[in-house]
Amino acid sequence: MPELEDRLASLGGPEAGRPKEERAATGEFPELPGARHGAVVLRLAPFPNGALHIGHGRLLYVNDYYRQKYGGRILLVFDDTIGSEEKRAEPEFFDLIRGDCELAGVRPDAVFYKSDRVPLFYPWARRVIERGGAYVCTCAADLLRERRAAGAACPERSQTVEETLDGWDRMLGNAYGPGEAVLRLRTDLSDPDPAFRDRVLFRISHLEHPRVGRKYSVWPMLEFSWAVDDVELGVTHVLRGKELVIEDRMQRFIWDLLGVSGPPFLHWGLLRVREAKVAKSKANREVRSGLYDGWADPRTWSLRSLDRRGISLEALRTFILSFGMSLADIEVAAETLYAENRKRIDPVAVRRAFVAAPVRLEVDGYPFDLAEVDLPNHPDRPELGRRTVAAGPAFFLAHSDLADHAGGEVRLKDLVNVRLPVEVPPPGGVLRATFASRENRRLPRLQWVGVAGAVPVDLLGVDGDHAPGVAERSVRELDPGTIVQFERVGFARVERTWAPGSEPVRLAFGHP
RNA sequence: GCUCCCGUAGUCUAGUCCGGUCAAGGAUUCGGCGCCUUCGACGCCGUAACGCGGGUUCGAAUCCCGCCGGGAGCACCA
Repeated sequence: MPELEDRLASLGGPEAGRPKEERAATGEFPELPGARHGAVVLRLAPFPNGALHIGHGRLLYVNDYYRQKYGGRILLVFDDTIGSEEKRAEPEFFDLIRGDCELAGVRPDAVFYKSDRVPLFYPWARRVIERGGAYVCTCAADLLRERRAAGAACPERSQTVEETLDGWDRMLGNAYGPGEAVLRLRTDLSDPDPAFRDRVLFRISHLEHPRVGRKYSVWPMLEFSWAVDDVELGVTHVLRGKELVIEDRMQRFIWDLLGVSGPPFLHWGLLRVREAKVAKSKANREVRSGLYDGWADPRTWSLRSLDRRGISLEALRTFILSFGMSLADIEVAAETLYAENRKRIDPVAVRRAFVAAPVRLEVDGYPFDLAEVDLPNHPDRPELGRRTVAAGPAFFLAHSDLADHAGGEVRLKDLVNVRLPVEVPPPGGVLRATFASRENRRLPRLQWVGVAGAVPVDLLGVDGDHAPGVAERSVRELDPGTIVQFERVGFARVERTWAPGSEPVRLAFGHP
């Protein structure tokens, strides 16, 4: 492999251009060590087994922040090695993830697939072996694990370079089945960190890969593939979550062994959104089973589900960048994201009336001249226009509103005051109330929808529930994708999949 | 258990490297008041924090030591 030898030589020694011990400052966003404007190359490396969610948002936006800051490039590198029986790459996610990046406004400058690059890793492995840095181990997985924990060597650890090369060739020559042999890095069995002792570099798998089928049976582990690709692809800085710190050590160990230099690493801490129970495997299962409404189901907390709910991904960007590069593990309430989104959509979302779980309210003595009323589309923005809505004498009101105020006097918002009876029927029932007065008094204000103009609405909730309700007629004229505010309920977005004019009008709830 | 990381108000964050201008700033939440005919917006007001204990120093959120607490890794996953 003389070519590789030359390439390695040209890449410089371990100290060449390697910055001092880098560490994410607790400050906002530290300078990237050694970065030159226009010469920064970053990478996103998702595994294609699900849609991108809020956690990936940090990956996208932090990398994009630095791309903009330094005029750099972002590579999207699908980390689609063979995975495992439980964690497999799946074909539909390649395009889906690219779409998610677009949606998030983080367009990669180039796209690569690890599965195209497998043959590239083999000569590097051979070089590591020749330097005495690895050995072929045929221990069973659990035995290997036990010995690692105990700091005990397996008999094969002492094999010579020639023996290892021979074993490696037999691995490549399909002499072993899955689980029968691995190539292990020779680190130090007394390393204080048990996780770092002789980690596996390559293993054998006969699983079918969605892109390359069964073309390869010897697959690299993540750390080795990145030790190669961060160099081969010219990545200048690796920004990733701190759960991957041990991979830094692995990569550096391999680079030092081969006498090449690689990029510095920067990390951020764990980010949890309290309401988002991010269980990708569960989401995967429920999407597949049909329980979830695809990858835009609100319960997945995927980027596309946020978009569906009318949560601007620019609001998500601001939200995520507000955490800086802190290494602290944080848990934040979704409300903080909602507050950020509200700033953006409140000024532009038109107001509409919606009533969930409606009860029909007939008002005795209702004034004849108030069959319809004219209302502004936005209380503070007259330029957004007005609309006319049908009013009484028959209305729909939310069952919960009526129950809260049974027996009292209330004001139908923007309309008149009525006196409610003590007994409230369940949703779908009918109730008689009496007209009280017209003047605007300080009474509890209830939202209403005039029966004459009511259209049925299906409102998708954050828990995936479908709340049936009614809304004023003008919601039927909304374009798919429009974000509205249902007064006293919250913001919602007209589903893009809704066929205009059809009933019920379908929307997805965003947040209060 | 071992390794690494992190501890500033309910939550997130600025400040910590290079000690004084920090009787600790911002955002969000919560409470109150005002206002627009929304539980939404806006305005005003308010509650609320340097994990604990030692040390160094004229002076410590900031430096040192020891505890305590939280998280992650310890896969032939990524």
